[in-house]
Amino acid sequence: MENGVDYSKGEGFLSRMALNDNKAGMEGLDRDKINKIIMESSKGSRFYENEMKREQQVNQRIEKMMLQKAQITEQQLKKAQAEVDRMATELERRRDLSRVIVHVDMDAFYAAVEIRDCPELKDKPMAVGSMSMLSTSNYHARKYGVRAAMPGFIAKKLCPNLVIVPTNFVKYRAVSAEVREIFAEYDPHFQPMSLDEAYLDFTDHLEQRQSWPESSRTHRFRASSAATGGEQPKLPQEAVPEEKDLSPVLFDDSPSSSPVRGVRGAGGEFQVFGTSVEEAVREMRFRIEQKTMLTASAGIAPNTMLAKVCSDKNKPNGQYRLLSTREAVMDFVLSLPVRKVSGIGKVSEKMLNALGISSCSHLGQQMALLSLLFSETAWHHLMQVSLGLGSTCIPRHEERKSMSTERTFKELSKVEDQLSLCRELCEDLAEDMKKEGLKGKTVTLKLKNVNFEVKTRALTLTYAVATVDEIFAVARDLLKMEIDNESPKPLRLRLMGVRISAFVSLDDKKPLQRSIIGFLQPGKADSSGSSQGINQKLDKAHLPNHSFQTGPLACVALAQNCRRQEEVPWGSKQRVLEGGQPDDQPKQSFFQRAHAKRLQLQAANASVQEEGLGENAFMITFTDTCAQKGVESSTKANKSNCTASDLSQKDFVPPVEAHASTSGCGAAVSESLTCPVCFSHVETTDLNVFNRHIDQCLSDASTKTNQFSVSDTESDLDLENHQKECEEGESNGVDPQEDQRSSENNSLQTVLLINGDNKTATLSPPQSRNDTGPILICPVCQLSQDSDDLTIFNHHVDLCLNQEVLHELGGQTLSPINPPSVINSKALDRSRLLPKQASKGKTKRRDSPSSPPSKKAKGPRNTIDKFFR
DNA sequence: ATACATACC
DNA sequence: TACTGGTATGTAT
Repeated sequence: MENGVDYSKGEGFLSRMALNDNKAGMEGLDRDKINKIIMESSKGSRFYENEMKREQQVNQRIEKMMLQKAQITEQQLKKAQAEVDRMATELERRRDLSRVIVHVDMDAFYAAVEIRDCPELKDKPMAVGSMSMLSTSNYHARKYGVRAAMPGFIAKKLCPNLVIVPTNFVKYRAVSAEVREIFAEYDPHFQPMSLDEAYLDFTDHLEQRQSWPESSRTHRFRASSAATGGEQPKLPQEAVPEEKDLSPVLFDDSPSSSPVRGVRGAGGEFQVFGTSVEEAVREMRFRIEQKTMLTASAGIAPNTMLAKVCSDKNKPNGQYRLLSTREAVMDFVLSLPVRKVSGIGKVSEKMLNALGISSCSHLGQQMALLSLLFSETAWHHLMQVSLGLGSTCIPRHEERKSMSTERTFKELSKVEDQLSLCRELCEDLAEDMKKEGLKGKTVTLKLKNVNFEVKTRALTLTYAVATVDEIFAVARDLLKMEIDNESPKPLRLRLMGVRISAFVSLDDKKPLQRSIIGFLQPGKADSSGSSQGINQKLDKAHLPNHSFQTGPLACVALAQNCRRQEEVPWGSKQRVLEGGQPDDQPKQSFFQRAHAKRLQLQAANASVQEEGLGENAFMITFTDTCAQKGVESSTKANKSNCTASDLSQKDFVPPVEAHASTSGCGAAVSESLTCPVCFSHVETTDLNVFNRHIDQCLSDASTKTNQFSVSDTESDLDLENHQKECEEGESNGVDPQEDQRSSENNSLQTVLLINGDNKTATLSPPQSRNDTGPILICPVCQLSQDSDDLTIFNHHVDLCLNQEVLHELGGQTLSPINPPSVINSKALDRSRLLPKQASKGKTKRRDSPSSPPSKKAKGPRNTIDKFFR
């Protein structure tokens, strides 16, 4: 700083790009020079521009925070201070110094493994990863500023002699397993945080250890090591300071801190360890090294937060013990830079720095202010950090909450490529899901465009999925929605990912029942979820000092109203939800509300006769006025055909006389309508009357949704368009099966049964002359579906229902020419699944100028037709 | 529930 | 030429 620009904090520089010398092994390097090289390698790139943008967003957050700070009055501060003091007292009262927590961290793990297996690398600067990204580097390389999470091509500029070795996770996992075997001997409940680090609770081990005979504390040197001595591959030792533990393998004169010397016996060499914590940890590290030829560092402290910091203190190949006294802890913490604390990252550090806080001592001094500027979670965490508090137990390994796979690639702009990639990802994900026997209800698509802007799109189903087809059915539609939203511009992607979450437990796949089980067996069902919730509540009430897991202090409270939409190019066509209707109730689709209401009715012994359809089933009959097969298109021009909002009175005959489904004729509307909620027959053909009835039925749960009116004119136009499109489809060489259906299934009446429990759908047998198998027609979008697989069909219906909700929310502001794409995906589906010719034909037809504009093109549609509304 | 940001390795 | 991939969690809407 004194000899040049401070690249990490200077104005105009991206603190997020600067060299992060937080980690070990970066002492005494020329930061300015390194940062200059990093900058020159990055400047002007899309990545850099995006980083710039994000940095500005952070700066804005900070500005707002400072503004907020300026408005804080003395009185507010006083009051806050009182609360902070109260809490500090309470936290102090609960301080627990009785546990001995150890954090173990393998030194430059991947790099060390590679060096072990290729001794030529020993004295060279090397890193593991690729030209695009490095996972880790050895200590030689770190001297040049080469470190984890740095792209290899920049590292090469910093250190032209750098050797980059590709990652080999199979190997790392195997080594990790060996190390974990040792961990388990000291704490069977240890918690691995990654392949190379873990938290252990040594308390119990130490208690037992006191009575162990020396023989139990004696460990043998690796035989081959001992025999060949210096010839063995060495670990990176270049930066080992004097006071470090020195590996007996590498240095005969073991550190004097070790009270018991190694013993050379006839059968080899032994090392005896004492009964103290330090000795126990040293022993563990010794055993790790003997077993794997890799070194580890460790931190010993009364809680996890401190142990983590301590393990970094004497890295590599060292350990540090923080005594379990309040004085030692407070001393340690006072000089601790906030950035060293797990959970406080670049952004949090920057925000704190803006408030003049860089060490934990400042943290304690500014708690009152922080309590006013930061969220409760955030300042509570900071408060604990400032007092040197942290988790004093090793939490049982929690069940995984999500599983994902993502891939970065060279720009991908073609829809077909994007879709096939999406499918690949789903295949990979499904495979992983299968391995763990998981099923989840939420599918999330992640996209990153060539400008590094990331967005995610998620959909939660009412049931759990796991197979490729199931996941892809969702991911594909989410992707198409984005493609369509961006249309006619292509999505220029550099990354795509698929994640699945909201897992349901294996033993019961019915989420509804699961909650019941949870209710009946609180102890069991509480194990992970609820108990945590209870803990959190306790935290707020009593603030036990072990309650807080380290977590990011994520956001300044005043940043709440920050709107970023305008700044996001992606968002140019984003649905704007502010225009949605005032609605206190949770958003539910019609089906969901109907179903919920029906459950209510049943619970109240409404005793609805179901004609043997099973409970919670209701029946919808609707008429396929026009075979929908010709309708599909990926262009936004007519994708609107498929949204629930577009269902018109003529397109969609509402729950009509459920039992009349046997009629094969496409009778328009029956004389009476069956309410999907109460199942009574409403003697009317007037949909307004019918709607009023349904509203009545739904009234309890009913949200004050807008009463959108149906435009008959538009419905007519819609029908015309449908018919035109059908003809188009026929004359344009669509796939044969489709042609057959479109020509033969006009007026096919289909009955869909939806079972309230598991959403299985069944159809009446095909009424048409040619038995082409049952045709599944979505009751929401009314398009017949390609697949005969009911599961897949159900996915589709779910998507449509969800889309309906989206529309309901965003309908007012949703661009009429830019509706969701969820349903209109069949052409694209086929383009992937069918031979090239077929897809070509499709594409051609789709792009054909003779293709009639859909109803969307006819004019803005600013109402939402929710089923019968 | 969804989207996005932050964080960790 | 080239700036990851997997998971969790906090915040806002």
